[in-house]
Amino acid sequence: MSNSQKSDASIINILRQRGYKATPQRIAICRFALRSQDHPTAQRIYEGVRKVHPTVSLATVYKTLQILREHGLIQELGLPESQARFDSNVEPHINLVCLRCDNIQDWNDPAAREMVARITAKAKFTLTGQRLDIYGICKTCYAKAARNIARH
Amino acid sequence: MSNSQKSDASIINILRQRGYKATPQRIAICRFALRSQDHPTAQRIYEGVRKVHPTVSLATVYKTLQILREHGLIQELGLPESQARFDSNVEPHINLVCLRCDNIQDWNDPAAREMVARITAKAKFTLTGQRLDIYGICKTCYAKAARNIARH
DNA sequence: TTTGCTGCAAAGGCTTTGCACGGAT
DNA sequence: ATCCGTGCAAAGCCTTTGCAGCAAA
Repeated sequence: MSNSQKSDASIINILRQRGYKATPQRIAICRFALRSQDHPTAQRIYEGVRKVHPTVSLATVYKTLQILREHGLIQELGLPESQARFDSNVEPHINLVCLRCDNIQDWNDPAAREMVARITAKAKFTLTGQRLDIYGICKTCYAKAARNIARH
Repeated sequence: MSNSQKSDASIINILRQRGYKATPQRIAICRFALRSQDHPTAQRIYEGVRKVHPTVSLATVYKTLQILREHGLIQELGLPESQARFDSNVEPHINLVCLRCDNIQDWNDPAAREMVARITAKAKFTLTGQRLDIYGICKTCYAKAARNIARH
């Protein structure tokens, strides 16, 4: 089951199986973090969860994200001059990071997984995770910029 | 010319061509950052440069690293729960990041460049850079751990 | 009932900024 | 001579930590 499809029941199981109490705050934070497709920041997760739990604190958000990260359920993506973003897709995939609009689009390509497997085997490297980012300008932003240039 | 082979003269040219003054501090910082193969932190660059320029400040190191980054001469690698590290190799390559010893080994593989080119073309994404990290335990650390287990 | 979690506030750590002096051009 | 850069200190920002009250098991 991919993270984005996890039900509340399975979220509760994930927490309890690992010895954590399934509090309403944690469930809400996990729900938001695991189901997000848009690689939110901790701040955005906090704002989203606060709509359901108005008294939740940013500290609890960070603590819960750390649990998810330590158990390999999310990945933290640190980017220069911006807050860390959290990716609920921990399978090998490419992040297309637009430097203009800050969107991060997942791109699945079997070659990515094959390349990672081949290189780790050759380097005798014990794989625990990977992060494959491509930086640049996305199709939409590029088209917008082209229109602006044409207009002037 | 790869960054690691840049002479002092070419470092001075790089700075002047971009409108920056070639001060001794900047030259020393660029030299250290561009020639390092081991992905140092800002702190380690500071310590290295201080051996030559004892009065250099960490602020100047950060300011110079920002110049190099803005001009695409180095890449900043943000990693969870650790300081940012700076990579003087901005060509498409794989970073083998050992979570045990914190070493980062560059791995060149033509498939990496091909994959990046193919995906950006298909996604109509205007490429400016990439970052391909593989996380895990390096050969050396794995062997060490295996020896320790065998001994007990 | 016990244990661990929450929320607040404060601390922490890395990085950036403001400013006056000094050096590069 | 001008202007930019340096170094210091202070501020900023994101993230983590300590702790007392409280909720989950």
